[in-house]
Amino acid sequence: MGGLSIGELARKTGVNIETIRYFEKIGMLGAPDRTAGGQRVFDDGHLRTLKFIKRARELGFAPTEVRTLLDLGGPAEACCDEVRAVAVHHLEEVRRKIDDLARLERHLAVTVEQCSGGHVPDCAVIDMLETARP
Amino acid sequence: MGGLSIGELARKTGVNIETIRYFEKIGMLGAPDRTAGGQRVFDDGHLRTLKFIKRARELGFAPTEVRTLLDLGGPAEACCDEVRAVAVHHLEEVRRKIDDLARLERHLAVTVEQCSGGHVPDCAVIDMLETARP
DNA sequence: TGTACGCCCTGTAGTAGATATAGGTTCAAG
DNA sequence: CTTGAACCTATATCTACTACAGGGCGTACA
Repeated sequence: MGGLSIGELARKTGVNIETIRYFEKIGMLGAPDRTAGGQRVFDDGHLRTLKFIKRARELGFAPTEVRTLLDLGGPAEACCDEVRAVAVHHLEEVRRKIDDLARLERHLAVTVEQCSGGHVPDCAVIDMLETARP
Repeated sequence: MGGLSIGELARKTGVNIETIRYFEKIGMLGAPDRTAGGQRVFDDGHLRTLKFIKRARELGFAPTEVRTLLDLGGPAEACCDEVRAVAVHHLEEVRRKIDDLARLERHLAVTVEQCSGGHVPDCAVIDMLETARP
């Protein structure tokens, strides 16, 4: 019971079949059993792990971070400070990225505002792009 | 006067030598003159364009957007509505990205807060990662 | 039992956007 | 005229996948 073909696993997780085989190849997902004919048979553990990987990627965790989380026990084991540390580190990066984008947003908004006319020889956007950062 | 070797151009722009050759190969940067021996000789136009490319990439413009900006005249020509349109589109994407990241930031922050202890069997971070998005 | 058809298999190649390497040539200083 | 840094081309590598090609497996139906 509970045996899943690669296609069923793909449908249940929304992960591409090719990507599942890729995850297995790079060791992100454990090698499943095989039928006598050589076809993969996945179990619930694979399903959980694959959902975990997908969710973590959606939340912006880098592939290396996902791997770290999986190595720390992944969806099967208990929480620990290390898992939290990865999440905190990720959170810090997200905040840094937000700050960067906010600065860029203001810069772009002001620039576009200035260049709101038609065909002016002096273009604020081009100026912005030509001005090297100090 | 003003002839630059690829190494000088790299030093002046901070762009990798290999990357400069790559930009030339994909048509992002025009093919420069050559010495009798076949070595590249760049001029001020190349310098301007390369700085422009670098700056635009730093500001988060995608390679295709940079190419569009260059096709619209790049650093040599006058501004026009099209340049502004590219910038506005980019601005919208930046804003969307900021919103996404802000949501993620709150989610992560709350989760990490809940999982602030030691080795608890129920981990908020793991829970978050295991909970599929509706 | 046969056969038809969808699903699955491996292996290779491709993508973007660079970066790195190998093996050979050119330039400029001494 | 020699030395050595900088340069040349072409090919390979990287990440994180995706997309074939050419064949094998499994099951439903007659």
